[in-house]
Amino acid sequence: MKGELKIYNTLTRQKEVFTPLHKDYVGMYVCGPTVYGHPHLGHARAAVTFDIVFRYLKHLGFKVRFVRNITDVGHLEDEVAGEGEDKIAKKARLEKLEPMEIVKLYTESFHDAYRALNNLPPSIEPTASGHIIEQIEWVQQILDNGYAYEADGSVYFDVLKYNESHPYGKLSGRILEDLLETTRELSGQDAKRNKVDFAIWKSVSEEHLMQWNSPWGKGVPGWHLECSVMSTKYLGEQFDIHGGGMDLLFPHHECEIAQSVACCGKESVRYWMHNNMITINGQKMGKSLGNFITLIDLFAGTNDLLEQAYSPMTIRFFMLQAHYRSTLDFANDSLKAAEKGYKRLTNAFNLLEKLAHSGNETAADAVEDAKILETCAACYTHINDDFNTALVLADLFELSNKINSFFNKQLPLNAISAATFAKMKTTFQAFFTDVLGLKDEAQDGNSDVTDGLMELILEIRADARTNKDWSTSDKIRDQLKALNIQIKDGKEGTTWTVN
RNA sequence: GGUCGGAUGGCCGAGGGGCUAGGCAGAGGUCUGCAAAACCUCCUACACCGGUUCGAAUCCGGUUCCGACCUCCA
Repeated sequence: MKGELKIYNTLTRQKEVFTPLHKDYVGMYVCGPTVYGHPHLGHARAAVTFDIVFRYLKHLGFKVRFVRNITDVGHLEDEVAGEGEDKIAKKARLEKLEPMEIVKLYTESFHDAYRALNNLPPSIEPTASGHIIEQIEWVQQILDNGYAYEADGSVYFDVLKYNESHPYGKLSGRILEDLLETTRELSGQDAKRNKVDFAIWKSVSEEHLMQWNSPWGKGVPGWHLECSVMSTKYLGEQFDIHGGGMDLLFPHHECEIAQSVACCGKESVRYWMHNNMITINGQKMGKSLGNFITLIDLFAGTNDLLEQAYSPMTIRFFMLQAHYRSTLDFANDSLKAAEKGYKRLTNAFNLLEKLAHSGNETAADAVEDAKILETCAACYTHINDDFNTALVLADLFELSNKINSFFNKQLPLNAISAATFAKMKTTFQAFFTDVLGLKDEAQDGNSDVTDGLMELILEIRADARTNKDWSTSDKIRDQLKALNIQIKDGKEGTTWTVN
């Protein structure tokens, strides 16, 4: 029933049937953020994309270890000779804070945003600074294996040497000769033998706030190294899925492959997955372009580009409406449309809970019954097709129509069999809640007291309506509306929702 | 310049040789004390020019435009 999952593998440029290395277990690593600023919409996209992967694999019954790192060191701002400055250290100097203070502040900001978006926390969240020793060991091993050289206290990966026996560029589709011709010439070139070489250990000057002792002198690990080191440490020399943003494809992931091969003698990743970018006015939203909107601003509506605040679930829904490998353009109108769509779906989700099937074993309407079963199956077909959440949402909307019709008695519940009803209920709920990670955020602040009060108020209003006391009933409705509570009179009594 | 990707109805977005998602907006209708919600119906599009094919938005070639990566980036 659940079928087989196909994943688009960047390495082979095609969808492949997913089979884990070890039966029933899945190892998955995703490149996390560098914590030197608040998370923005782009970070949310990556987080939601791989949260879906994590959730669905779990839904399929796999035992998943999901590792997502926090980069808190070693991320050189630029490679101008001798002046490479660590991002964290730079920000610390600017704000006159300790590096660890910066790391703490933004790590928590990321956690807050991830939680608000209803992303499940990863199984392990390792930091680069916590794995300096392991990284030094890797540098040494790569040196010992002859794929790196030391120069001026730094250690560089020898790409040309590596390429003699292994194709460098296979993941991003690059040819080394082209790279040698086109790679930008950096001013005051450093000790690298070739411009395509990259640092796996970088010496830094005395003044640097963050540095560690190593066999090659004081310095910091090269950025690409941490992911290779931490992924294999927690998932083994070979593991199933490695994810990240498309912008990390080259050079970051390419370097990771080279490092793994150079150190361990084999590639560690089986399925490479990359999510596409969020764009704004057709251009990539990014830190360096400065055209990003932080999630804090989005949730609060505090940014000139925003016409209103957008809730975490609205943003999640917005992203799920597009396929993760397509670019997704930010626009107020799109967010507003997503907000309405999300509310409609959530409403159906809540109504489904209230439906009670009479128990008839045969469907009164065989066509309707078959249609619903078909849609339930389609949810799996679609998520299995490289996580096509857009189509899954379309399926859920289809089911929503039925749920609403049942609830409003526009379609009798006995039209479908008890078994079909049960299937519809479990499928809808499983996809809405467990797989897509959606929830009714309007319920977040509600308590039993609120529910009790609303019950009482609606009872009073029902009495007024029975007595045709329209002024009282309308007064209740209007006043509640002012409190953002929407009253909906139906055949089976009145329901309410918080807007 | 090199490599790769994209152009879909009023808007957002799936899909990807014949069955022509979905959401939002709009029009009409049903229901309703009124309203809201809901349901039903309608609005049927794939940048341009050639080609392949019984048939192309979908495949191939070309053109135009846009973007990504090649430097840190989710």
